Amino acid sequence: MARWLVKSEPAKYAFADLQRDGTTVWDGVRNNAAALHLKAMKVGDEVLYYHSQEGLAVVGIARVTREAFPDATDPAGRFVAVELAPVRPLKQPVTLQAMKANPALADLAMIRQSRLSVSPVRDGEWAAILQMAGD
DNA sequence: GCCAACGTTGGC
DNA sequence: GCCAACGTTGGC
Repeated sequence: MARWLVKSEPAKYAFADLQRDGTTVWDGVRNNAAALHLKAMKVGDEVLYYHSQEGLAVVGIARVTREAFPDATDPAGRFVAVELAPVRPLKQPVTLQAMKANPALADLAMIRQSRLSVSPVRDGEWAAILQMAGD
């Protein structure tokens, strides 16, 4: 099972919104590298949910409930979307600052390429982040 | 609000 | 097909 990290601006769609909605279509990704990651997602894959712009922290865990399908919001039909459902919030948010300070996360894709909105998380990185969250 | 990173567009 | 200009994202 693969693991991922997605970013969302909480003012637009926060983890609490996902909890309220039960599932959401993760569309609007218009970046090829991010789209490749979306296409690689499988049902059951786990996803860290990161708040960008405000909060600047991983706040919860979500799960892939539907694999890549055409993004209805893309008129050109080139990009894909997936469907996500909430799993649980982290006990404590893990801030970007804390992640940057952890040598175990030096290679984390979202740190190395900060603008990537969907990125892979390795097993060791996943474990490190959950440990920091007290989970 | 600024700026760095980086992807995309368009002229040549 | 190159590359400069431009737009967007996201941290600070």
